[in-house]
Amino acid sequence: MSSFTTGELEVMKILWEHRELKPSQIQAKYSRRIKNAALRFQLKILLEKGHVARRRIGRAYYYKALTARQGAFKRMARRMARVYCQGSAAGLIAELIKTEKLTPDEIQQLRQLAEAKSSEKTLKKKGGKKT
Amino acid sequence: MSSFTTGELEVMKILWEHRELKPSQIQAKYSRRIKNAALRFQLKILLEKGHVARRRIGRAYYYKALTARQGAFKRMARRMARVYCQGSAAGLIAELIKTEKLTPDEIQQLRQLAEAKSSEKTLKKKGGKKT
DNA sequence: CGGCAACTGTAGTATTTTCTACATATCAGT
DNA sequence: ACTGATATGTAGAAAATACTACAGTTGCCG
Repeated sequence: MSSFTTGELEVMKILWEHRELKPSQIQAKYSRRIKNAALRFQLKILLEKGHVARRRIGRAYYYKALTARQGAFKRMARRMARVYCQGSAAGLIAELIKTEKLTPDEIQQLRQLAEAKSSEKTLKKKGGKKT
Repeated sequence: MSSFTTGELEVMKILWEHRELKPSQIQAKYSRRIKNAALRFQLKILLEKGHVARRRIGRAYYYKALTARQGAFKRMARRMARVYCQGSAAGLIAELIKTEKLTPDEIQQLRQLAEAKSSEKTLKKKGGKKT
């Protein structure tokens, strides 16, 4: 319902990464060989569901994403958290840290990111309510 | 191919959380109302694909997961990283930290987890080769 | 203008997923 | 052995997904 199929997601990924493309350009960036008409059929479905919009330029339709990347990202994250981590986002992140291979540099950056987030939280707590 | 459909994933989730169940028990834990025969059909597909096994106890079949939770978790993580973060697991974790709501406590725990992981890395570097 | 190349439009099909309905089998207790 | 509750077996069908083939349209360039 609110989650993309494999094919839909592949198209959305490409449209998120490039502002506006016509079918043949999407086709060229597709992860595997796909016939032009098959791709256009997926675009048609995405259009009907309201996930993309198109406008004609010259003789071709150019497609762009309407559904935001971030919203889809959060839905997929929630889904993954629900299935694997009792719905906990923190649990999901923890399991990813435990199971994914990360270089020392990457771990360091994640630590800094968490620290930044926690001080941001502190600031909000102090300055959030009008004094 | 190697990724579960929505329905399959829901069943696997339940089987991962409980060792071995018969259809009516899975049905009771299912996230929404589902008819017994519909559920059994999903089990049949999972059985054919080799994701679950069953054995008869009394007059009922009891099902258990064959495909490991962790493998499925990693596949889904990779898929998500591929679509949203150029395939980078660290990028995925970073984006989750940035966009998900986390309590100060959770952030603190994640920091500790990252620290633990980085010292574990250090230990492996020092002690990995047989002395 | 004539013709090629690039795109679109549409119809039809195969496969997968999901669900429903109903018939059959088994066990427990009386 | 009869009955009710619990399970299984199977046939069929609706809907979504994914693909193929081909005809029609548009714009450009010689």
